[in-house]
Amino acid sequence: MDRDLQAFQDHDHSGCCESILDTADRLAQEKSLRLTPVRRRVLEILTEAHQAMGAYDVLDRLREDGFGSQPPVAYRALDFLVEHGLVHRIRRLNAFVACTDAGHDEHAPVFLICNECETVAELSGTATAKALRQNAAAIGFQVSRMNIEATGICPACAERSANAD
Amino acid sequence: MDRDLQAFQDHDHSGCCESILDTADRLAQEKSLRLTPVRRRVLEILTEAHQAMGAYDVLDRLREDGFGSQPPVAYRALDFLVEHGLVHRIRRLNAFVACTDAGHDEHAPVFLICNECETVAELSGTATAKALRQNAAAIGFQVSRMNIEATGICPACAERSANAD
DNA sequence: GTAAAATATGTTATGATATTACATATCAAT
DNA sequence: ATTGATATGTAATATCATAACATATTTTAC
Repeated sequence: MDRDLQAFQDHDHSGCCESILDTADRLAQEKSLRLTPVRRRVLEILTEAHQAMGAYDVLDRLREDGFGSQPPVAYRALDFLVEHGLVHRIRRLNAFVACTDAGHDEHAPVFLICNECETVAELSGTATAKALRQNAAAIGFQVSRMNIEATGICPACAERSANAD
Repeated sequence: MDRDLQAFQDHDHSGCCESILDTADRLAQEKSLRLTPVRRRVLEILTEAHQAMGAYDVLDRLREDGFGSQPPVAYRALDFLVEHGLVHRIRRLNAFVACTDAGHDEHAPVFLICNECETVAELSGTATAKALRQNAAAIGFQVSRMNIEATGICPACAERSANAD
């Protein structure tokens, strides 16, 4: 199955979860990141949710699990995970998603956000990211971070509404 | 002068302001937009500021000018201007900038945000925006809006810190 | 192994950003 | 001039995020 399309289609999500957490554990080993219980649990929550979640939604889940219940608990774990590329922040939604393709340096994904179903797809290694680096370099701007997001209608929702006619 | 570089360099800003407001007035005529006093004033404020401003900063200015003093006054005017492509929202900064290239349909600029001086440059008609449309189209995603932002160091600040060594 | 330093977690409090709901005023079309 | 649509104003509140500080845990150096 086309990896990029996956987000908008039914798929083996439990496998998908396992692989994200396995990758995180492996990276934590390799780079000696301190993937502590709260941090790992936040990644788990986002991975299982399989969609973008606000920091306060994550916090609610942490509270249920007996972790701290104040905003900094969630924000700090999220910041750590974002910092290390395990989670992405979707500015458009003030929300966070588990990275589906962690472990690459200079990882600069594109996010496609469906206005209908609110699913967020992550595209890795796109021509878009390359082009952005080039456009910036052309005027001597040194890029450190990119946020590339588009909203619109995903193929699944487009089809659904076509069938409704 | 390279138009894209302009934001990071000294330039005739008063001319730059006039042209933005003139374009806005012309577009308002052509498309019969209701560029009311508050709305025009907000565009003026952003244009003169020549940098990204938060909604509450804009609101402070409006209050001084005798307009309403509550958040919706600013947000509504900003929403209108964004809707009609006269202002852009910089998600990364929770802020707004006057568009330097209004009046084009499907205008999808790239924003380069300097971490040092906080200047925001708007690049129009980039390969990046085209690439994003294509990346999306390739998986059947119909784009309605894009947010393409990068943070980093602008050429002026890079030079300044090079000289400091 | 233990002390010191660094890092992580937890709390309270507050700040910053944004929207809802509703009243009043202005504009546009007949 | 009346009516319907649009815009402006307000109060109240919702949502998102951080600062400041105390405590606990982990790492490092000895």
